Amino acid sequence: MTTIKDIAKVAGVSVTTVSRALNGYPDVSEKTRQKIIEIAKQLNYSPNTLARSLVMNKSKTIGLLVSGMNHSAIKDNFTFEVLTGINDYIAKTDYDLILFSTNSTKQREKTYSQLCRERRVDGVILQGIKTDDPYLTEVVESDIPCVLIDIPIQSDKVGYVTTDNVLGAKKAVQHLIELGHENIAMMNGHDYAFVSKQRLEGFRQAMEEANVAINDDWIVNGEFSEEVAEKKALELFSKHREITAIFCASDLMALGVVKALKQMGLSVPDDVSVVGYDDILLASYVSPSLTTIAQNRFQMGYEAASMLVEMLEGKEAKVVMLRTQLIVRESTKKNQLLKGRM
Amino acid sequence: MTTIKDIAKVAGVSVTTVSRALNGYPDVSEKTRQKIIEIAKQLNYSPNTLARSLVMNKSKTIGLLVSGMNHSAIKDNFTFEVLTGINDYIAKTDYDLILFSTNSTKQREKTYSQLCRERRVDGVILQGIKTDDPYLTEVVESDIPCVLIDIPIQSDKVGYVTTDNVLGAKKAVQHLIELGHENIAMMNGHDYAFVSKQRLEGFRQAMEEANVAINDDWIVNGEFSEEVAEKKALELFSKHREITAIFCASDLMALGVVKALKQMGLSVPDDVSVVGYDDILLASYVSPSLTTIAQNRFQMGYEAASMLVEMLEGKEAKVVMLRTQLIVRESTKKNQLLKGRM
DNA sequence: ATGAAAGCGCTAACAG
DNA sequence: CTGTTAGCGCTTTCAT
Repeated sequence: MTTIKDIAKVAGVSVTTVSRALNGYPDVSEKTRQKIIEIAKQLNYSPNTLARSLVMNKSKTIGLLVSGMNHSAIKDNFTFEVLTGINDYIAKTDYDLILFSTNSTKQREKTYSQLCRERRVDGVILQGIKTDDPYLTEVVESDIPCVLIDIPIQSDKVGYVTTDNVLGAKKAVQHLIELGHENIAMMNGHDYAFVSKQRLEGFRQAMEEANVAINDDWIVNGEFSEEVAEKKALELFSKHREITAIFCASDLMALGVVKALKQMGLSVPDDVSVVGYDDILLASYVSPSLTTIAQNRFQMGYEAASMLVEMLEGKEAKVVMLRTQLIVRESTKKNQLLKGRM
Repeated sequence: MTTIKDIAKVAGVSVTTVSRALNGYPDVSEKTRQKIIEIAKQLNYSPNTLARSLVMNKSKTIGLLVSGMNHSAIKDNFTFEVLTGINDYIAKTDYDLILFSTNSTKQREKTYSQLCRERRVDGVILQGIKTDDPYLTEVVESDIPCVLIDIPIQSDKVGYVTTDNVLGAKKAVQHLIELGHENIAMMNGHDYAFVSKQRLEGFRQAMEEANVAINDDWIVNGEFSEEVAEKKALELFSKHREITAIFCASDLMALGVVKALKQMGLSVPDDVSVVGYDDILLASYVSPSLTTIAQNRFQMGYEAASMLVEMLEGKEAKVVMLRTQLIVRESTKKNQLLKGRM
């Protein structure tokens, strides 16, 4: 493998000059530069980034720490879409992405900063980790520039990008209220997700502002899983037939809820209206198609990558909050019980 | 940042001893080892893999070169599922994945081996590149261990994993023939994909073996795109109403074909039977659900990663061919025109 | 405009 | 069992 030493030898100059010529420094005569470039090409030279990184103390790599790249995450390709956005931005820069292959067992062996320092990544993008993950405290304590996705934690070196989950959830619930629903349930994710807390907050705000009573028994956790949500919905609706609408913190769970309802012989949306969250691909294909809150996952990744690269160039960590959009489809309908009244 | 030098100083030994102790060499007394490990922990030491890679001349990283990580690839998350499989295997090893962020413009600037040598990757997994991609010839010429996905090219350092596309397509078409169809069309991908060639071959074999006439005008290319397939199907079926069945080289294209047929007022499967290929998530959710050939994309990634790591440990490059499975759903049905006869 | 020399953090003969 | 020495390929003072 060719090194600058080889080039130097052939060109009859020192390695210093080769290095400077190849890196475009001005203090080398145009003639020598051309000669060196020519020789480099002939010798099929590629710089060794490892050596360069070692001496420059920066690697031009960005670490990607995602939890949610597993077999079960395929239906809801949140992770992939974010990744696509990240990749799209990074492709325009001279950084490369290194995907930390950490499964949960491995994660416990190595700390966050160990992971990052070993590979000497310049910055990190974190996605999909839970609120109780020990990595989270490390992120803030460490001085490695980091951008979080959907995790509202900020510090000097840590920024984040998210959507307005409170407002998003609020829009969803307001939609149900406007349709005349008053007995509204919520299928939330789990207690270890920031988005769950925020979407619950949005649910509460919408209900309170409209003076609709909140029944805490009607708020259950579906673990962001289609199957769990189905089971929980079965329980919920068999106990409380009076519920006419339900807001789900993810489309996947909404799918589970619809399944449960169908099993019970209830019609969506005639008997129960269902709103999801995410606007996953399936949402528009299933029957009935899902009313939902859309968020642009591609953009989330893109913005995260963009912010991180800016931070690496000296800019401040910041917060980016993206818009959501209510998409009305077939799974919601006017409250049938109120038909006479309205 | 702590280095082995710091540890050596504190422990009162040489860096060599530290290196050996930390790397588990046997030729260091248990007492010194324990002391060194203890100090390393206290000093919060992480090894610098860059330095290690430089001297050892291997980086413990695997390059991932995928074309198809873009916004449009979200419906058909082939890429993501393969990636998940790769990640799943790699997570069990001490390798990390580096995602080469190359868009098509950037790709033309740097050659394949430049890309790999710069980052000094130990091996590469390649996915989704076309048959006419200049990278392909480079892969074979280069001596970097490489595993291809769905590209049947083999050499000393190059293996591949794929599914039996000929047989897969054959099964699909035989299914249609068994249902009594004789006027069978094919919506293929494009000429620059190996799988297209193979699936076409399977189509031909099934037809010939059953003595069903092949009409070359009924074989069209949909570019693996839902939209293009829809357009092409519109043309095809308006010219040739006699076609009663069509085999599509991807589910996405099958979706487009179904759309076209619906637009023309034709029913699937009553008027036309449609078979897809891939068994993407949507296949079972759309209406009518899609009869298709399933392939295990997760496993493809997993096997590819596994093969590459084995090669890096000295084993031979090989070929892995995975099974496919015919999944019969609602989009295919007995040929109605033959009802009287059969 | 160019070169000599030092050093990034680590491993690997070799010698003792 | 341990230390000395050299060197991986590159950048960067500091001279000249």
